[in-house]
Amino acid sequence: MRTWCGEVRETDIGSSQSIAGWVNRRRDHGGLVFIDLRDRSGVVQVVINPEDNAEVHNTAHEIRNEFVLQVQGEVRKRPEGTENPQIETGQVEVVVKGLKILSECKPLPFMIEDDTDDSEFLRLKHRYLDLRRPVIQKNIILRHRTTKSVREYLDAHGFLEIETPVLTKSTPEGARDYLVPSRMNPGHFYALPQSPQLFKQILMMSGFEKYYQIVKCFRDEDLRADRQPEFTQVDLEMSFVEKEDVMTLVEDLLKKIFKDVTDLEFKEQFQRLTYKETMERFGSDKPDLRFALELKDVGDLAKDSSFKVFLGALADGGLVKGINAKGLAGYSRKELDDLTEEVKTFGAKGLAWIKVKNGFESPIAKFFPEQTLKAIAQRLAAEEGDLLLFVADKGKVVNDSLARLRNELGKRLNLIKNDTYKFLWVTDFPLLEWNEDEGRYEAMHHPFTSPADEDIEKLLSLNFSDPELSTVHRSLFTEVKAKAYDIVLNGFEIGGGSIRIHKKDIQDKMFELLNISADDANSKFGFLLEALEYGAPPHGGLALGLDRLVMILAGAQSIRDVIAFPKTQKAVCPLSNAPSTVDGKQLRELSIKLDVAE
RNA sequence: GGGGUGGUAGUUCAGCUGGUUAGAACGCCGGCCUGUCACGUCGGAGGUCGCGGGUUCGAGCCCCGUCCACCCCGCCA
Repeated sequence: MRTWCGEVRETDIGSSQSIAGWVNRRRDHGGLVFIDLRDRSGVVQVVINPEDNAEVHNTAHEIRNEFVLQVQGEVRKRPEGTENPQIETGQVEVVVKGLKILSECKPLPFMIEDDTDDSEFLRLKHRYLDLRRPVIQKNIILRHRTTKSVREYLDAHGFLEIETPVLTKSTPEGARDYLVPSRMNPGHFYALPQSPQLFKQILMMSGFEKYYQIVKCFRDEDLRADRQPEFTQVDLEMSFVEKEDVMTLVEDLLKKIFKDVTDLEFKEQFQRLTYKETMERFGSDKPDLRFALELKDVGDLAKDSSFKVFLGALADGGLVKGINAKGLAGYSRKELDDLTEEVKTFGAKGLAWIKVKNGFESPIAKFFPEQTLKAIAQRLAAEEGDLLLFVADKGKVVNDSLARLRNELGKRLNLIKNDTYKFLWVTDFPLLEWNEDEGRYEAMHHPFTSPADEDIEKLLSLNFSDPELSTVHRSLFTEVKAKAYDIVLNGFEIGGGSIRIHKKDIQDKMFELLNISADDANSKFGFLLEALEYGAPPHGGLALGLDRLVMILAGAQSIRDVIAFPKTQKAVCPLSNAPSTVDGKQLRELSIKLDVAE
């Protein structure tokens, strides 16, 4: 039996052990040779003494980094003064009796060590080497422990793990689909699922009552540090529940995961905010609550100024909001310009500032009556030495840019403590959202999300095709609340769900409001609509973004660090070189002709 | 589609105002070394300066184009 390298201890002293692993490092003294042998569990020092075994000692000189060795040896206490407290096996060493080189290794493209600044592309190209780094292995193992915890919990609560198709049907709403051509049906395509949404609802209508799946989802959209084209969801759905049931269960599940994986216990209920409140206070529906720095609406006060930028924004129905950058009144022109650049990416035209420094120091102070400045300062709880920052524009621009600024200030002011976790439920999302480009409403969550009970009548009274669709009428659309909820952790949306529509008439109305014709709806979601007519139970669920959750648990900066084989920003896998061209024969079988610019 | 940063030895980087032979560290190869653990020490090899074009007596450096990587916007829940 092989012993784990990292588990050799003083209790093994005197025993003979067989170990195997990779050469983490070789220290060849000419006489004595030391080898740190590494396997998944850790490293142990192996000693080769020429006086013990000349033949083995000769072999030892040939050994290089990342050779794979089989070692037979005796565990010995290290001589006094040579112990290494840095490693877990540092009190002992293995004296070699027999040594076999199982595999050799060419010179490496990069060093196998935790601390790396090698380019990610190179690391992904040789991912099998990169994955040998203990830090990355730790992340992958942590991911395993997370999914194990999920399975234990959901199994204990009566959930059934059921697989859903990967070759499925393209859906018009939501993200761009990955398509797979069908050889048997020329000109027809499968789509890879953006989520198992429709199938899990069908499973509820099939009477399984509690379903879950740890499942790959696919979205052909541009990548980010926290977005990959294929990613994993912990997907779950329950029948005969209201949103409170789902939220309680998921909250409980997350608490168990944290306890199992990080040993942290969360006793209190997770904080909850409505969408409206979180947008007002933080400008975002996924605020990082590890720090305060709340936004304040100062539109009512700005009215009393003669500052055209503020007045103009208000006249156009926009907002003026501010944030208090605590203690940053000393900021230079350059630093203020940097902050301005931050907000400009979201469309803000500028960033107004007031330094609270022997009164008010600001290029815009002259437009404000003294008492208005005081009122603004008071609203932002300003103290001597603070820097007040303002954006005035359309509501969306103001909130997006100040939310970004808030995160930036949180970092600059060192308000974000590592190993702190702040969960937040965001509830009462609007059901619908106006899409400027397409000139129609879209489901904010997805088209199967149930409206809030109290808004159902309002919903049924709405009529998208009303030619008189006035601004007032439009605002009615966005007043309808959904039974949707997101779970946010440290500024990341790690999950979201809803209670679904289980009544045909409401689902029909929903499609009507989304300007999807009955014919269209039938050809795209007909099977779901039909199932709704054969005894559909009320149901709802949620999906957790496993990659993001594990990223946070691992303290990683990118989900690529918690995915064994991730893709680059251009959705390429440098290891396998996917995607690639294919033979003409394959294309002919699929009845596909290419139209690619040279 | 757009903005930003970067691309020089196997790797991470330096390379001044455009100047003649492009450097460092680590790694690699060889010698020496019996208590090291980022071993030490002596020596050595190693370059399509991402790619294409241009300006110039002369380009790693300037200009144009292009490719790739990362971060962000749009997009995506």
